[in-house]
Amino acid sequence: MPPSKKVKPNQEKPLETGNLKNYRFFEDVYDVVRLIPKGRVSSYGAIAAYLGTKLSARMVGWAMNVAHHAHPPVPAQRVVNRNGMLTGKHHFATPTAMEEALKKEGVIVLNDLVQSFSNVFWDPAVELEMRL
DNA sequence: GCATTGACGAAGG
DNA sequence: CCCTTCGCCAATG
Repeated sequence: MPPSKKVKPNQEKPLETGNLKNYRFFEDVYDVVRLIPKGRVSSYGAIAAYLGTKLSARMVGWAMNVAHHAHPPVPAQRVVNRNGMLTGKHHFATPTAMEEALKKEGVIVLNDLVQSFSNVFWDPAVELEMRL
């Protein structure tokens, strides 16, 4: 995507529950991601499920892709796929930026894989106890 | 407006 | 187990 192209989340759009034509979806994703504590990670699918669109994990990935210009900042490095793999690392400034950021937060990454994934995994549906 | 493309994930072979 | 297919849906050409 061109750097100048700017996505505008939360435009005045009709809210339709059940699909993602709801532009607020991006904001919701960002809000959840911002709640992920340092040293923990979550997954695209878990976040999608928490927001009620569990079949649309790919949209969470897309939200991360355009999260760069979001304010306040979104710790996108804390979102990995369901196996704990850093599948989004290529979308960061440098190939190692994501891994470095995670390591700085205390998450151990080896070969693009989060170690002790089940221990550091942060499931919004559990941690937030569904208080949407 | 149709076709393709994904930072995904589940299911089927 | 590994590989492919499919559903999902916004963005892009």
